[in-house]
Amino acid sequence: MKIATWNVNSLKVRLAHLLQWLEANPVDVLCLQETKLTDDKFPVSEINSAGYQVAFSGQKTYNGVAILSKLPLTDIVRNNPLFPDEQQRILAATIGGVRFISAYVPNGQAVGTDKYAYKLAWLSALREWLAAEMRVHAEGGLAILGDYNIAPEDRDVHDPVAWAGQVLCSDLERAALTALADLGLSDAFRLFEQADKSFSWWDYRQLGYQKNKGLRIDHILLSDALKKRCTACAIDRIPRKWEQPSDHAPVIATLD
DNA sequence: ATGGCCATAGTGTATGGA
Repeated sequence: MKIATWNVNSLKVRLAHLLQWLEANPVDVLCLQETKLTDDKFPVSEINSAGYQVAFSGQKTYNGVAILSKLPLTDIVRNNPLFPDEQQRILAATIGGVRFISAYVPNGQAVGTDKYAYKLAWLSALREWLAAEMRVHAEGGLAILGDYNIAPEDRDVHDPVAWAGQVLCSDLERAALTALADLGLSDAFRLFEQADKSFSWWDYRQLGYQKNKGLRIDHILLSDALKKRCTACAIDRIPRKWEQPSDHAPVIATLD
């Protein structure tokens, strides 16, 4: 089976891209972030027509997550039960015996701001919740896919000197991501040989994509049961070249 | 050249993103 994650930066604007991408990449499960739609405006019929069932949790203007699946989604949970939050950034569902979580980690804005503190608190609560979820779903496996807004290492940053200590790259954020990994979650992308300067996001400004000035901040984390089944992971840069693209590219993992 | 882009709300221009 193939599973994927994509921050679409407005599903309203990107619906045509999503449908075009699914046609070329008929993945079994796709987690979306930044849908930026209230639930009453979610394009259910268009997605159903493409052959997918869908669960979603949205809000006006900001955030919003969804999970598309060819198989039924059960036990749907919105948000982290340990972290009451008006911002819609977490959606979980069980599909074919596997627990999937679509996650949109807060951006953090800048180190030292309130938003940065919120990001760290959010990640700490995520870890607490995941520790329990992984025990419950140890056998079938758990995959948490999304926009983590953290570049794990300097090799995930186009200019590590310029980004040193900045939000998305700071030590505390990286430590929070490592703490998730320490629960027994593996970065699918790094299970395999990858090209240097592989990124999943590029700034709209300064010809960021054309100059490959990017960051790798979108990740697929797999529990051990799924890590054993994972045979490939790649970033698909193709839709970043389309007209009026999302600033993020999809990440796809293949499971036996 | 220290800012350039894009989406949203909403109709000016501010906020947020990363």
